[in-house]
Amino acid sequence: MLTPASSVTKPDPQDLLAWYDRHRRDLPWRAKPGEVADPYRVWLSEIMLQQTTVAAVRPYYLNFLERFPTVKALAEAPTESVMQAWAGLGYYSRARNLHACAKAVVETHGGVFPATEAELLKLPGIGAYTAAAVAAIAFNEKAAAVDGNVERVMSRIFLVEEPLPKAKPLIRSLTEELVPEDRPGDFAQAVMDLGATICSPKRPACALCPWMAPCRARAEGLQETFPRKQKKESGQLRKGAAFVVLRADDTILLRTRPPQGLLGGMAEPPTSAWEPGYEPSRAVLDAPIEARWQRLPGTVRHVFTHFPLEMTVLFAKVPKGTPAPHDMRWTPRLHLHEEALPGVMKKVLAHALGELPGAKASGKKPAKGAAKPQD
DNA sequence: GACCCGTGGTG
DNA sequence: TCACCAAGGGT
Repeated sequence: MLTPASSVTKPDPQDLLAWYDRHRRDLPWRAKPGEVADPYRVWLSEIMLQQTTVAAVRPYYLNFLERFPTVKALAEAPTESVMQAWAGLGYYSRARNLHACAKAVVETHGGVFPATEAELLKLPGIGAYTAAAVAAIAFNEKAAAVDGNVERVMSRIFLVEEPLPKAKPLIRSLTEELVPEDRPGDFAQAVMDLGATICSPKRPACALCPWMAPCRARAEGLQETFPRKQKKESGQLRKGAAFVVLRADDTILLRTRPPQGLLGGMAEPPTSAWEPGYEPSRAVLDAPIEARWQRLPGTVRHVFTHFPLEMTVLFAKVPKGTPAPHDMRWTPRLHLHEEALPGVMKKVLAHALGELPGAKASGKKPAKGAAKPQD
């Protein structure tokens, strides 16, 4: 069953475009409203902008355009002059591919850029993102240009729990469904502007976002934790679900962890496995007992020595007389403080039940790791 | 799919 | 300080 925080509307591309029309950045390679985009300039800027900031690209782009005004001029230029003009921008294979691409456009396309995503993709230095971006921006093809900005925006809007890069196909399909028929190029640039100025990696300015209402990460207060990313480090974030069951006689379902290993011999409410790829949306499948499970807003976070943990908490009430599953037991709520509950499990129980009666052994601040529910 | 590629900005 | 990140692509 969905919590109220999960019930949000679908993002409307037109809301984003309306925002873009008012707040779009004025960039030298960007056609002004009403102007026709020059494929050469769009392509040149997209190559330069690969993994490179707008501020770094701007002077290089202007200099390039002056020295090589057309794709033909670029194709005919000596390699050394191209490399020289690129010097300082980094990723120098881009410059070689840029030159090779210009020659290919001149020699096999008559000096005219191919107008489709599929054809662009065949050219050197043009990958999935750049092909879609040029097709959309320069040729108004309904192509989904998915770059780091788009991945961040979409993963937040749709609360994509799957980590990158595995989530790329999902994010791509989510993006494709949003690309509007009328302004695919503006849509691509709008999402990127949004990602660059509002939906930033850290401290996103959600209050100013045209998609704040439909954003599921924002609704959960977790916008800064998306996109999830696959990290091979031992410190990789693990996720899981904890199940807090309150029986009608005011007892809580607990179990004791195995004597060896992490938190060995300690008490806990039943939990799922903890793993980087855990999907909280499927947590109910791991529930220890049949009940009407309620997914509580927010999460409980805890840092172990070798990995951080983020727990989703599910809560259920069951009738008096409900038996405890194998290897579990019912503990009176008022006796929880007598259990060997590790800190993370105290956080979980506090998240579901409020502050534990008598559970103030260490002078820790209450539920510090618990994300606050939204207003 | 992992790894490499460059430089500048950021909290 | 330093890890992370920026309109990715090629191998």
